[in-house]
Amino acid sequence: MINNLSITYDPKDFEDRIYHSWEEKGYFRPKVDPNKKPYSIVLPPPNITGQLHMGHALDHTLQDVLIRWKRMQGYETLWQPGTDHASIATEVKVVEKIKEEEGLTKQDVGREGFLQRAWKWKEEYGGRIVEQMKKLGDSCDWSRERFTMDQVLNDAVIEVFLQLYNKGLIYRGNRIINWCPECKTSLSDAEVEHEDKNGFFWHINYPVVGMEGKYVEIATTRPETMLGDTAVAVNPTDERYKDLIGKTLMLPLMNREIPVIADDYVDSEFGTGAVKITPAHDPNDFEVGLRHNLPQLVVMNDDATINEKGGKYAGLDRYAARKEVVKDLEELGLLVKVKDHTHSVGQCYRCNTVVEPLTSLQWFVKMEPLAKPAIEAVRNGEIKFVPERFSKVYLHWLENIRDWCISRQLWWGHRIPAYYCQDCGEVIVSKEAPNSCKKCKGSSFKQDEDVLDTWFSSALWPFSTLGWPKKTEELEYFYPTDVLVTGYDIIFFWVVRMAFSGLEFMKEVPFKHVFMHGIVRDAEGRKMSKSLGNGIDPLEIINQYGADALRFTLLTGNSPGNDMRFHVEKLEASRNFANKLWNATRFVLMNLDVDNIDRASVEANFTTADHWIMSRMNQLIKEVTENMDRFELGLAAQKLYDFIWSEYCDWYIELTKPRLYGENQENRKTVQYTLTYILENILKLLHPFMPFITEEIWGTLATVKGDVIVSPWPQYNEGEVNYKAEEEMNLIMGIIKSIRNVKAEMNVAPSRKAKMAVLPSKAEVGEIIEGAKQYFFTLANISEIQLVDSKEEIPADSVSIVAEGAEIFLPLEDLIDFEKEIERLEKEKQKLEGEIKRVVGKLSNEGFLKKAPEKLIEEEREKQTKYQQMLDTVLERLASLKGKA
RNA sequence: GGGCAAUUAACUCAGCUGGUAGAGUGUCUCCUUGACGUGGAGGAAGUCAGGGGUUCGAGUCCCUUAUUGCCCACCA
Repeated sequence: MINNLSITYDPKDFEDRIYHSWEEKGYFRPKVDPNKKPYSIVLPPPNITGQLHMGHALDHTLQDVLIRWKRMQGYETLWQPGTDHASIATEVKVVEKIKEEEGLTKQDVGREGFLQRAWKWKEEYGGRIVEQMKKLGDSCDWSRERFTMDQVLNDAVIEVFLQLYNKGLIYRGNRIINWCPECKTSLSDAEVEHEDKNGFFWHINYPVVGMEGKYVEIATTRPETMLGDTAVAVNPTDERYKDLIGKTLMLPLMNREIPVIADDYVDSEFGTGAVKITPAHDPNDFEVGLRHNLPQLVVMNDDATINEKGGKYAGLDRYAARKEVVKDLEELGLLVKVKDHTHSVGQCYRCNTVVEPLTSLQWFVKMEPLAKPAIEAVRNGEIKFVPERFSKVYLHWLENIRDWCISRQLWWGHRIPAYYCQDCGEVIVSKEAPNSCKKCKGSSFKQDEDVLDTWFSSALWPFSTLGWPKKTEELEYFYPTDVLVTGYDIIFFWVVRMAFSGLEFMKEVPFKHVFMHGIVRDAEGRKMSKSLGNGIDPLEIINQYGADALRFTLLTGNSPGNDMRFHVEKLEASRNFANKLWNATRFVLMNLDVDNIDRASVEANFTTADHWIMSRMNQLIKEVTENMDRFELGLAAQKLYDFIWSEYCDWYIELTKPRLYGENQENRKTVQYTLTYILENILKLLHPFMPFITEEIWGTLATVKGDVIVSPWPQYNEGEVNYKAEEEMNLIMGIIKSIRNVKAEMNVAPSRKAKMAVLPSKAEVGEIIEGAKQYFFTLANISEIQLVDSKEEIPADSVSIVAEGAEIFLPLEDLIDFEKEIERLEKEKQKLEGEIKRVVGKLSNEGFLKKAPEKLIEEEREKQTKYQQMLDTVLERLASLKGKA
């Protein structure tokens, strides 16, 4: 069965068909097979709100390459897919939709109504991205697709919460948190983005009680928070304020008395050396407040307007209040000065609203005990980052970690399993609502209104998707996963949290490697974003260029962990590469007239060219595999590109033509064998990178069985490596190139046939050239080759080429331009002189001779004689030409 | 204030453990050769950011400076 391929490569013809056939045949579904080694990757679950973007395309391509490669290597490979409920992101979208379609708010529809609509939203849109992933070729086990709010995963979340709570690692407390007034929820530290902004430093005088005319000058960037001041702090060693410690100040505007306290936290050098303390609205002040037992006065509502504690400013938005406060202080003559000041402002990572630090009753995870093993796992190499440098980022974060605020004032997510006794207020943490209060025996309970941080559930992803807390056989078999592939922007949110969760609940790291990639930027290097409108839709690209071209583009030309720019030109190059392979296959198919050729029947007939390509093939197998082992996927892809295009297509295929078109059937058969053999191996090696085209082409080969996706990864065979054949071919190819080059430089039409005389300085070189004469005829347009043993026999008006071990003459008679030829040889001379100078320099260096490896010195010596000989030939030739010109 | 990248041909980027600088695109010249013009052949193009150092030998290791970008940080 020999199929024909269409003249032009059009991925649309087959990509979907191929994908469906893979799926139908169940190739993506591993079995738990104790006789085989497992290899597993969990997909970073995309948000259900998301559409596939270039970031996913890159992330998924890397994973798919690894999975396909390992599958071919014979592992039971699981690529575990799924989606994330993305608490805030989804809630915002659903709220928008309700407003748009029904004109109602979240409160209008109520919790139940809201959740109903959110689930409906999930059913409708949550699957979009999965369909898009299939277009890319992702070979996930879709039968195991999970969602972070599935029953099983939900059970895992509750179980984790209970265990941590019972261990005292989850607690509820009134602590300072980041509050987003827009999303109206608390945020973890990781969810706050800091940005330097221009602002002001307001210097304000606080009058000292009982000392008329005496003030303490403080400086602040957020004057409105003074409404909640409960002290002013100075450094205990600060001479300026020593006498005031313990005295009382009158808080302006509020007319409340507050103490002057001493605390090391205050830097005397900074500002005025006196700091207003607002424990309820600043993380540092909070700490100071705890140390000095200061009251916490929250002066804001959840929408960042001033509350009733803010006196006359109640009801004003925080920024309006700021203006008023400043204005009033000025009127009172208490505003000393205003200075420009840039400071970092925290913003919500979802809506960019400036976050307000405030104290609030929330749930927290105590981080220190959990962080320790996670730090250790990276230090001792159980978890390895690729590239290694990211382990620093990871460690630094964990070493300075603070407790994790996990409660969110949202509805979409895992509801906190805490119940409050309506009679005595007792908190009971349990899977289900309790029947009676263990303290007062009351029977009326209310569940905590809050849900958990969305990252709480994703932290469990590597084991919750495998069925934990049940001890499933999949969990046993596939955990820990082999590698986590994700962007460096998600280390804190996710990588860190999976690491400590895995270690806490599975007592084992969740992954052995963390393979980090960067961001896909637009052609100008800007981040792709909705607001800039510079996003490139992978689906459109796939539609236009094919998934294989997109994948190849994302894989090549960048190194792990670095950002990359997306250029259409590169995409075209990838597509052209696919087209090249497509047409090379067409060539092979066209010239194939026997279905199955036994290697033993042709091997004796192998020529140098055959040995050469076999040798190169095997070295390619070795190198590509080694690159893959080191996660150097881009290098591997680049090597495949070079081999296929330059060595297989440009040279080998051309070299086979004389034999293929010749009369000798044995030669034909031999070449047919090698052509297909190499092609098969190419398809295998390239399959992880370009799965569709390789599978499509594979299907047209009569020599293979089954599908390339499950074919065994090629094995390096040292016996096929043949350096002699490589050297000979390099010589032949080098001379052919020189002939072409000479013709081009002498303005001789390439099609013009030329005779060629060879004067070998080494006998074997003459034999090699003689043996390869067919190649010179077809690839260099030589009409006749004559071996000579002296210059006498060579026509005077010849162009000469100096090769290693031989001088080649092309009598071009009428066409020869002596001036030009001299010029060309002068260049040649200069080049050789340069080389000799370098080699001689090295060899006359005593240090080099003493310390460099023997092998290298030997090589340099050989080069010296070689170049010297070539130079002599060139000089001789020049002398004789100059005599004529 | 710390930390991390990047700086290589006109452009975008590779370059593993130190041993004569590579690719793609662009550019120039030529080619309707029976796989492919989404092609073929040939060419030009780089004091590897600057300065030190280690070494027989540095794009590659160390120090330093500059520029750019990113991350982290409670200096009000």
